[in-house]
Amino acid sequence: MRQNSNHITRHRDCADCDHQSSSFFCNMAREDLKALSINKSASIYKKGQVIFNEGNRPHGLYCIYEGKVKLSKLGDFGKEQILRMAKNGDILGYRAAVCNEKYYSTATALEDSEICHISLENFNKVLCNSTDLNFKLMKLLTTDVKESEKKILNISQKNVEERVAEALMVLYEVFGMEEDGQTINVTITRKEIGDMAGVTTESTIRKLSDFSRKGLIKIDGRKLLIPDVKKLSLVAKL
Amino acid sequence: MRQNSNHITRHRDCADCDHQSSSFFCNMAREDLKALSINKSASIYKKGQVIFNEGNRPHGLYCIYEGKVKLSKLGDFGKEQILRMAKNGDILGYRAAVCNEKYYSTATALEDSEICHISLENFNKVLCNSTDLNFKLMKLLTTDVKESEKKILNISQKNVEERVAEALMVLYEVFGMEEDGQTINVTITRKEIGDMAGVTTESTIRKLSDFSRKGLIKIDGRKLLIPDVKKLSLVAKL
DNA sequence: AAATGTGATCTAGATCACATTT
DNA sequence: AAATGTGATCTAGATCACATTT
Repeated sequence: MRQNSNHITRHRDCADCDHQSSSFFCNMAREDLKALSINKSASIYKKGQVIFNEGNRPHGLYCIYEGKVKLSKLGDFGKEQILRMAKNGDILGYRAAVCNEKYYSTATALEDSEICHISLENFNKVLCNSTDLNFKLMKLLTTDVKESEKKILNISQKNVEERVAEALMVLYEVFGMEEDGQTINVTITRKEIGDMAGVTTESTIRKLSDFSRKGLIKIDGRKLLIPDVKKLSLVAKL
Repeated sequence: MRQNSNHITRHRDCADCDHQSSSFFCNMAREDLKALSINKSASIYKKGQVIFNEGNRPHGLYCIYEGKVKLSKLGDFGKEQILRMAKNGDILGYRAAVCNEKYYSTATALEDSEICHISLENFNKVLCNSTDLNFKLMKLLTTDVKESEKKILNISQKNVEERVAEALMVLYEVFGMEEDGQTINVTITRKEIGDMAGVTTESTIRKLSDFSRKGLIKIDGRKLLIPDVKKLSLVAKL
């Protein structure tokens, strides 16, 4: 909404990035990282703010410095489907960047996030000269197809219970746990969990209460705890 | 099943391929096509025969010389989901080839098909030296993600009527029409149409009869005619 | 004000069980 | 024998309509 109000923080150099080890760009040649960082800017996006919108022309590639982002798509009338969750070091908008197509999904900050912006020109320049980056990207796309196809099977063949359990597992796998080792490290609404699983908010709420009653999860407002990950993964039929 | 009984027909050179213009490999440098063709073999797969199986290690990359293939995946218990349809000039198994992972889906011939086999070594050799092939592959993967994500939205948000109509539209778009301009150029069972749409065979049959009653399609055994493609696409909400 | 929660009701489409056709 | 077709029945989960909590 208020994209212009982003607070531009500072220049961040990929070559000196704290998240380098776990980032998409990890293990890349220092000169390539330097080249990517020319004209790079980092902006703060407030919780709920849109980073880019489905259907827009790409202005570049994004890399999450610190934060959490959901990638979603709107269906025929207004119903949201969450396609992917992204965290520190993940890149966003690469498909549009690679093929110079419009963004195919919408990226929204799930919490206040600092996100770097790499210009299309820089990215493509490095891409042309780096077999490594090429391969990394190919690998990432391959994983994306695999994940999407898995999701097709899940939504078409699993029931609501399994899908809600799986959504929780995905949150755990992407964002991990807090220090206590059992609180999923993200704050998310019931509607969003439903939007991940392709389930209505009401059914999601009922299923979560149900899981809580069965001791599969604990509910602490918008924080969800998984005392026994293995048990929940069995419910998800993973 | 009887993969060993394939009749190996002849050596086919990509550089002289009749389908070159419409193939994945179209417009590639002649020397790269020559390089791809070294040790290439073309085999006939009978209708129903499996070209490769989910979970197997890739032995190479396939390119359909002449024929029709479905790519599918089995769900938790035995229910098949068709992920993609492929025709002349389409390549198969490239994800496994690129990342050296196991095949993630199963490829089955929908009709007797002649399919070329390119060795992994040759493909990777050309891939390393051809920016063009690299880019083509990246583009293909991007399209795959886009299509898969569209399918997620469709299966999770559209009803059976819309999904069955869409499956017919996909068949039309991939395989085109016969000479009469209205018979979809493929022979396919009701179950397979259902497996494309994530719908039971019974519901698929009922929906097709329904479409036929409404004049949206004509049924001629296992051949389906679409008198007015536009009308059907409206039903599919495309 | 938006998110959560819960009861009541409805229905699309799955499931079951055969008969018929290819 | 496998694919198609059709009636009868069932039910998971959507939809609706509020009340309650954050």
